[in-house]
Amino acid sequence: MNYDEAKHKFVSTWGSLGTLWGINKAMAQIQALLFISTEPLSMEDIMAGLQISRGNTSMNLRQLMDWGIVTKEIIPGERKEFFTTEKNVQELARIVAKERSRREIKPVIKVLNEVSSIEDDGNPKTKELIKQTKDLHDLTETMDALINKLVNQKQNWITKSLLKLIG
Amino acid sequence: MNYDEAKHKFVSTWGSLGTLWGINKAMAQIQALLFISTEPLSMEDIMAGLQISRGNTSMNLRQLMDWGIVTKEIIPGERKEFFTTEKNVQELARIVAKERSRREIKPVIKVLNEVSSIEDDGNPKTKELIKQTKDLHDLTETMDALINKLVNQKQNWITKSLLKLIG
DNA sequence: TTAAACTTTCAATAATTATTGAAAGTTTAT
DNA sequence: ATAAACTTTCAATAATTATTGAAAGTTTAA
Repeated sequence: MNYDEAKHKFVSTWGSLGTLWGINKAMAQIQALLFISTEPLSMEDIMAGLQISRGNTSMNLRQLMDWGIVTKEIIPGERKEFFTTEKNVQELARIVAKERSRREIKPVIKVLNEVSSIEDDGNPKTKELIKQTKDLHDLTETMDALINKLVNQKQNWITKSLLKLIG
Repeated sequence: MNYDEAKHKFVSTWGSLGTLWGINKAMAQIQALLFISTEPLSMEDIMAGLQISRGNTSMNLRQLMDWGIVTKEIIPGERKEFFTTEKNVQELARIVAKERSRREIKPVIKVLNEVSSIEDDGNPKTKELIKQTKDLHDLTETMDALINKLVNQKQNWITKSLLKLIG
C-alpha cells in the first residue's frame, strides 16, 4: 500500500465511521484530511481532495468549527481562509466526548427524568414504566458522569484510567 | 403527564436516540416498547403499539435478536411467538457495548493498523500519515480495552468504575 | 467606490436508508 | 396430506438526509 492508497483508505474509513462519533460523512472526511495534512488547507484544497462541492465544504467546515474540532488559520499574504484540526488525539477525543454529552446525553437524561417522574396511579403498567425509566435515567446519568470524569483528566486520560481500573 | 403520554414520550425519544447506540429508529422503538411492558409481546402487539408494518416488525425483531437484546418466548398454548427484552439496564448496556466493540471498533482498529503500517519513504506527508494514524490506532485500541474492562465487571460495573476513578 | 476574490446560503436534486405489503415460506393441528 | 395460523423475504415505494450550484453576501485592495 503506497501513500495515496493509504490516505484514501484512511479518509474513507474515517468518513463512513462518522456515525460512530455522531457526525456525517463529509464532516468526518474533511476532518480526516486535515488530520493527516502537514499544513493548513484552503477550501479549494478540501474540495479538490475530497471531490465535493463548495457549498458542502463550507457547511461542513462550519459544523466542525461549531464542534471546536477545526479552526480557521490566518496565513499572512493570503486572501483565502485556511483550516486546521486539533492534531492531538487525546484532546480530540475529549472534545468529541464533551460535545456528545452536551448535545445528546444531557437532553436524554432530561426526558428520562420527566417520564420517570409521573404520578404512580397504582397500575402495574405505570409502576413498570416508572421503574424501568428510572433505572435508565440513573444509568445514563452515571455513565455521563463517568465520561466527564474520564475526559477531565487532561493528560493521558485514557491510559491513566485504564491503569486505575486494572489495578 | 399521564401513562399514555409518558409511554409515548419514552418510546419516541428512545427511538430517535437509536443512532446514539448505533441502531435504527424502529429497532430502538421496539426495544423501548418491550422494555416497559409487563409481559411478553407478540408481533401483532408490536405492530399495533408502534403502528408499523408486519415486515418492518419482523426484520427489526430479528436484528434485535442478532444483537442479543431480545429473545423469543414460548408461551404454552399459544401459536404466536412472543418477545421479551433484557430488562436489567446494566446487562443491556454490557450487551450493547460488547456488540459495538465487535461490529465497529475492532474493524476500525484493523484499518488503522494497516494504514499506519505502510512503508516510510522519507516523505514528510508519509511520515505525518503514519504518525497520526498510529496515534489514532493506539487511542482506539486503548479505549476499546477500557470499554471491555468496564463492561466485564458484571455486577454494578458502572457505579463501581466511577468510584474507582473518583477515589 | 468599485471590482475582484472569496464565502455563505438555500432551494432544487440526488443518494441513501427505512418501510410497506403481498407472495412465498414454515409450522402445527387434525 | 391439507389447511389454517403464523413468519419471513424482498421488490417497490416512501421518507429522510446529504449534496450541489448558482445567487447573494462579505471582505479586501486599490
